[in-house]
Amino acid sequence: MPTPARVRIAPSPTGDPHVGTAYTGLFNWMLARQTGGQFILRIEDTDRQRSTNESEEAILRSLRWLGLEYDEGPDVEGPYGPYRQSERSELYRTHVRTLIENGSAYPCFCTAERLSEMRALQRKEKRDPGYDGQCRSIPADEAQQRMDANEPYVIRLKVDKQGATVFQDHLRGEIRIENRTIDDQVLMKSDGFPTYHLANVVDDHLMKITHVLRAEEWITSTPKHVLLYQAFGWDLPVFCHLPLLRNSDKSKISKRKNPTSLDHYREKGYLPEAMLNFLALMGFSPAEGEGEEVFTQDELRQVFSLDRISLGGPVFDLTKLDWLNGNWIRRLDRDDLTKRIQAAIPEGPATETGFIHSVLPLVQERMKTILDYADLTDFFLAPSIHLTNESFRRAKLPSADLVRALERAHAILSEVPDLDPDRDSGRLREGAVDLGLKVGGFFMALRVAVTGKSATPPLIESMQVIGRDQSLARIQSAIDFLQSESEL
RNA sequence: GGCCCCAUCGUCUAAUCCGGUUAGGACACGAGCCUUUCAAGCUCGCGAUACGGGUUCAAAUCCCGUUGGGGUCACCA
Repeated sequence: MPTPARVRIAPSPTGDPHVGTAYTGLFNWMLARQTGGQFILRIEDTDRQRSTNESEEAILRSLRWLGLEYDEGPDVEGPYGPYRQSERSELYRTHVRTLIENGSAYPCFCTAERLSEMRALQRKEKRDPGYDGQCRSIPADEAQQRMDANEPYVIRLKVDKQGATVFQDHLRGEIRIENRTIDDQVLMKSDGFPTYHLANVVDDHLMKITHVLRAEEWITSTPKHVLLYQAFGWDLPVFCHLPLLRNSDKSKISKRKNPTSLDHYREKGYLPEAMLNFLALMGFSPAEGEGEEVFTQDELRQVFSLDRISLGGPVFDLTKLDWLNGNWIRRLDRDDLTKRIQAAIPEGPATETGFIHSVLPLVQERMKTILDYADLTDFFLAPSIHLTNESFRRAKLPSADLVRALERAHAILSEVPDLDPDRDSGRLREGAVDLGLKVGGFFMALRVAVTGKSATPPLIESMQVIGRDQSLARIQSAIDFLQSESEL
């Protein structure tokens, strides 16, 4: 049995709930559940300008929708709270004090103007960008005076530019970065809130996080985190950087080139099961498997392995999601699918439980998304069918034959008390042969007359739902339509 | 541009760590079967080791280089 992993995701609530959050969340969740550890949600809302409550709520809602249950979080009691960084300011303050006292950090009074001038100069002279360390040399007592005088300042990490910082990435092995390329990172902003780097390290330590599974974009800042762990004298967690989801042009997935909001997928009728399944297949492969790649959340939990993650950045291509979604819809039982349709589609005659139950056998295997239900079923309840000459074209029959076919179908179906697929398809077929018409064309004419479409679920079963009388009325309307058209 | 990461079918990937497979699967695509249409299902097909060196009896696999792609260089995360 593996040792239990305590893992976390740390989204910042600054926009729509992102597929990247779900992706990283899923991998963390799988590791926690598989090892019998804990999965924690921590809200990184230290950016006071951009963080919003709505965004945080949307993240919680999305995780719940996906079924990524967390053991500790802003709305789930836990022993290491609070789980919102904006509520942990005092912790960061005391920890940053420790760093100043042990010489690992220092106050910096440089203004934004000086910093931007410095960067402009560095760019011009083609030097490595980074803080030039001017405020390092301010004596402690002078610094204290200026802080006491309410002069704005930040706290920076004092990076020894000699040597290199080395760490192990679980998937990539040793990663080594020269210290001269590591900036004197701001740890605490002038508003008194910590930056990601400080808050992240302090919280991961305090919350006893064992594995840091996060996106690849964090690799280059990991040395700063390592330096912080060392400055505090803390043990390192396992670092494991996941590949980044990509647009089709291979760039980091973005809103401009892909729908990235989880809300979007929910609203478009995707199932959380399919989304999770799809995300899991991005970079992870369950086994040396054969056959279809459909996995339940529970199966994923069981087969997951940190060692079976591939490193190439996967293109977030929805084609497979569509297939998975259709597949997952087909697996749902009647009542489950009914509930999901009712949750996704505005209430109306088409979403009444009885009606859904009557049409599901006809449309379930044709749905790729929950929203498809509406298009697939609209003709059943339509008060009238809009017909055009064009719609009858696929019957490949001249107008006179169309009328003959429909009149014969009308006569046949008028004789039966109610519809029976086996019996009536035989009778209609005989009718077609009797008229000397191709069976396919005959049925297509009838299909278009009754549904207005050339692609529908099985015809007679559909007419059963519509009702014999209503079906006959539609056939009659079609005959009238064709006759009036031919007179023109 | 500096630094860091990555590189197998159109896409997601297996085989890579511990060299030996006709380089496998899934999705998409094409064909056929089923069939009154569309789906679903079944069968078959198309299709890849970026390039160049090296090591070796043998390289997708190990090493080096090249090329390509990506990330990162904020008082954002």
